[in-house]
Amino acid sequence: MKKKLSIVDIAKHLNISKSSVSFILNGRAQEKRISEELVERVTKYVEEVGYKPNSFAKSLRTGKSNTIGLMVEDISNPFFAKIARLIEDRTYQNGYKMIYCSTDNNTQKTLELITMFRDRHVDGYIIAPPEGIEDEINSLLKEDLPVVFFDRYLPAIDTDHVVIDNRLSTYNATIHLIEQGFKNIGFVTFSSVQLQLQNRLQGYRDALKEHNLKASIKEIVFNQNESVMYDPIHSFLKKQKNLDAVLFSTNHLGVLGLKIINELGIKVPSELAVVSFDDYEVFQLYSPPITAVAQPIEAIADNIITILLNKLSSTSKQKTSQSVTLSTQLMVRKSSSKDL
Amino acid sequence: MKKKLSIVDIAKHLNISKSSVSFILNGRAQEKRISEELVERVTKYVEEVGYKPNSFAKSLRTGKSNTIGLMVEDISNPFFAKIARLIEDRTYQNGYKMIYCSTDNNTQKTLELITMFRDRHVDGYIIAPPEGIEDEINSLLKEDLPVVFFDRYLPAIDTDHVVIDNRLSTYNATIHLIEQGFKNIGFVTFSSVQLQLQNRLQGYRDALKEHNLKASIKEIVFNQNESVMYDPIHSFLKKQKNLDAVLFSTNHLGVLGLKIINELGIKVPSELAVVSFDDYEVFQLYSPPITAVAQPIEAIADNIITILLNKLSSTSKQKTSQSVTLSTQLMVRKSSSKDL
DNA sequence: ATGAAAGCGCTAACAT
DNA sequence: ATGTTAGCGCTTTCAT
Repeated sequence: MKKKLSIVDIAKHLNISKSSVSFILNGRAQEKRISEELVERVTKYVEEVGYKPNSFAKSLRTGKSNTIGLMVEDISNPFFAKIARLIEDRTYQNGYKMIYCSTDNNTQKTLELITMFRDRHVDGYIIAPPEGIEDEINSLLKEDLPVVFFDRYLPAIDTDHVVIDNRLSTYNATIHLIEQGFKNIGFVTFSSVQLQLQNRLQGYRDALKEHNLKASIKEIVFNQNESVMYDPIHSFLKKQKNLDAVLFSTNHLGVLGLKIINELGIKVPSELAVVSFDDYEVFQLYSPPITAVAQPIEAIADNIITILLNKLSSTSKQKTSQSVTLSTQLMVRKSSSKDL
Repeated sequence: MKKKLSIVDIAKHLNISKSSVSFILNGRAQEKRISEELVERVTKYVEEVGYKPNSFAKSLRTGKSNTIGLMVEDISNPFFAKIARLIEDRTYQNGYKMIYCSTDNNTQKTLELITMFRDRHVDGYIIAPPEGIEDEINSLLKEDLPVVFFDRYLPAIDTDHVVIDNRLSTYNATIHLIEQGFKNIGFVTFSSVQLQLQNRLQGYRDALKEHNLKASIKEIVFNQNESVMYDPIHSFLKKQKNLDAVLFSTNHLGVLGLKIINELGIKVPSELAVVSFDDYEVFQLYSPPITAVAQPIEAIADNIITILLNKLSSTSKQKTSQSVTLSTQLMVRKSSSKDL
């Protein structure tokens, strides 16, 4: 097994100093006016022996890790999994590596994870933030570490974020149901102060108010254990509730809701029209196919990574933070049609 | 902004040497017979000022990164996303961080990613291997870097792996269809030499042979772009094919197949019985619910991480490699029932 | 244009 | 039982 070579080995072999090698390797040859010929010799030899700089030594010296930290709510949730995949591709393309984790929307866990990321000297953060991490984020920002929020943001913090227009999304979805002739539209959401959920709730409320309809809201307390959330949704959806339509505020709730609807034998849409947030294979394949609010996943990922890479590379610390709000598309399918 | 403290700062402040601090911090106080009292003082002060060792310096010195590299086929595939999630939890619990990537089953990409992981001095590898990476893996093993394969393995390489009994799984699924009275059972799979797919094909073949039935196999060339794979499946499933049942060899193909079945308006199971590999919400919620081979995801993740952590911690390099083969469960649902 | 040398923060062999 | 010290491999300032 051949010993791993260091920069000094290659310098020795070529009878030059290691700083020259370092400069050449870091593309500062021209700046340092190193001869073409030397550059050539070095790059060729480096290539030949397959020398790779030791990333720890480099990081120790520079303080940069070339790593981006991604914190999603749950990597096994298809929405976040897709985002992660897209970000991953762009990240690696740009020479960064990624470390990621699932926060479970748990503040304490998230704080610990941020600490861990910080210990690892992550260069940039992409976070779908839970509540209560404002102080920690501020302390990151104070150290000029770029942070990009997505899916939601923390109003108290002025940093870049990429979100969708949640209020408008549920507003449109609700209006759609109203236009289809539904009158008793229920809304199932998680009880949470998270902005994206609050806004989704607001959109629903606004639409009903405009049409003088009564809101019927069920807030579910999130629980890792799905079966715990089963009963409240179950009782909310039971026929005696007089609902003729229901809107689920997340894909997770939508899927859970469909399971329950299946079990209760509720006919969709004749007995209950259904609209869910987040488009997703289950919704397309369900019978009847489920109307859903489709988030522009590629655009979200693109914006996130563009903003972050930009911040990472910009030598001039531009202080203005960007907030991108993308619009969604309501995928109208049979589950919300009165005609059926 | 307070300057980040180093071990020497804390040693100075306490008027002791940094090696004592180092030993105490690394739990070698007892071994070094450092006084209880000093240990107490140091830990207390470290706690107080929130000192965190610099991970790069540590890694540079020790050569260990405390990182596990996970390479899945595609993190946005629900099977891999779930595995990743479970591994993530266990990994962080044990003080490791994780870096991960999607290989797309692309040999070239995987080789590059392994190189990248190696540059980052990843301590252990968890890989769902594509073909053609034998040399690279061998070179990892030669350096005593632990590698655990899952989902499949490379026959030429003797290393730990956690897989399921693929042959038996499809064998059982096929027998189930035969017992239900289906005679013309099709099999849709990817054209690949990957072991898990080959074994799934074999299980199907074995079952048919036992019952003197004719095999009807469609091998799809994998393509990132789903629409390209659409036509071949489409034409295979068209009614004139005389199939009365079909078995899909992966969840990806199963979902794709259902989309096409929907479009063609094929009645399940009266016109075509359906069984898919991998259990998955879509299959449970489809009308009728789809019979599927359920992989024991928790057990898979548990075995992987247990084996890896064990290798990572065992000072005595135990050379014997473990191969774990787990069994699956056929979730029988209406899509494969002749009675309906 | 190139080289010498300091030092990033840590561990561990060695000395006391 | 505790302290001294030599690197780990790299970047970068300063000298030439």
